[in-house]
Amino acid sequence: MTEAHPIEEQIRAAFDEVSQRRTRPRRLIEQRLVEFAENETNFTVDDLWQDIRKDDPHLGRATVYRSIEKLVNKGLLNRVDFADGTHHYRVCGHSHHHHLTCNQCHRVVEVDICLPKEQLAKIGNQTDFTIEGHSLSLFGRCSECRTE
Amino acid sequence: MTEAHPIEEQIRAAFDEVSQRRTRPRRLIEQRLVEFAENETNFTVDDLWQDIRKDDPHLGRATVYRSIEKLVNKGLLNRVDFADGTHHYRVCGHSHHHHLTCNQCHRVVEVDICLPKEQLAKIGNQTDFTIEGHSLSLFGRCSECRTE
DNA sequence: TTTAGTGCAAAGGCTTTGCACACCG
DNA sequence: CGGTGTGCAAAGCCTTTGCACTAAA
Repeated sequence: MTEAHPIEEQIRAAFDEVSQRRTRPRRLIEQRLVEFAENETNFTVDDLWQDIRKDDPHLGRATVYRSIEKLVNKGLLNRVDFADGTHHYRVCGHSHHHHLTCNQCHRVVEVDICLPKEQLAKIGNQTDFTIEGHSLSLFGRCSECRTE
Repeated sequence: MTEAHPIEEQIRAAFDEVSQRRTRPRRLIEQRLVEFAENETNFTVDDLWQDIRKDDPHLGRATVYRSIEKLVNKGLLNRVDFADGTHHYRVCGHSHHHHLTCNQCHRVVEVDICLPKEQLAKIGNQTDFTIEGHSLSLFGRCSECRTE
C-alpha cells in the first residue's frame, strides 16, 4: 500500500481543478470518497448523500449530483451501469483495469485482465474504425455468495 | 446472407415463447425488429415506439416497454447502456460477439473479439469468484466520421 | 366466452434546473 | 464585498403500474 500520490491527494487535486472554492460540502464529499476509495467500494449518488447527511443533514442532494458529475468528467470517478438500470460510481483515478462484480452481493474487485493489444489492432483494421476506448465488466459470484 | 433460421423466425419464435396471443401490436413490433436486425441498427424504446406509431398511432408506449422487457429476458434483445445514461437495444439472438460503436454517429458493428479463456480462468482463481459472464463494448470512430 | 394483452393516464424513481441566498477568498 | 457554490423545491425524463376495456383463441 505505498503510493507516491495517495488517493487523498488525487481526490483533492481533482476537486481543485474543477472548482475554485473549498467549501464544507466538498470537504465532506472528499472525506467519503477517500473512504470509498480505500475500501474499493462502489456507491450510488444516494449512498453518498445519505452518508454525508449524517454529518450535515442540510446538505442538498443536488450538490452531490453536481460534484459527482464534475469528478466523472475529470476522470476520477468511474460510472458503472448495472443491469437493473441503477448507476454506481467508484473512485478510479489510477491505472487501467476492469471490474469483477458479484451478481448477488454486488461486491466489486478490480482485476487486471484486458484485451490483447494485437487483437484490438486487428479489429481496428478489419472494421476501419479508430479504436478509442473500451468498457469491460466481468460478472460472477464471489466465494461467500456461492456457499450460501 | 444465407441462414438456416432467418432472423425473422428467431424473433417470431421468441415472441411465441413469451406470449400466447399473436396481436396486432406484437406483429408491428416484430416487423420493426426484423428491420433493425437486418440493418444491425440499435434503437431506444422511444425510437421503436415512434416508428410503430406511423402505422398505428394508438399503440401505447407501455406495450412497447412490455414487449422489450420480455424479449430482453428471453435473450433476443441486448441492452446497451451509453455513457450519457441512455439505454439502447439491439437484436442479438445468435452467437457470442461484442460491439464496436462509433462515438460520433453511433453506428454499431459486431466484432468477434473476446477475452482469452485462460485469462478468465486465471482471474477466477485469483479472485475466488465463479465467473458467470461479461460485457464488453468497444468505442471508436468509424472511417466516415474520421474524415469529416 | 374467457382471459391475455392493451391503452391510457397516473404514479414512481432518479436527475437536472432556476433562483435567491450563503459564504469562501 | 463579489461571485462561486449551495439548498430548496419544482420540473423533467424515462419507466412502471393499475385498471377498465379489447380482441385473440
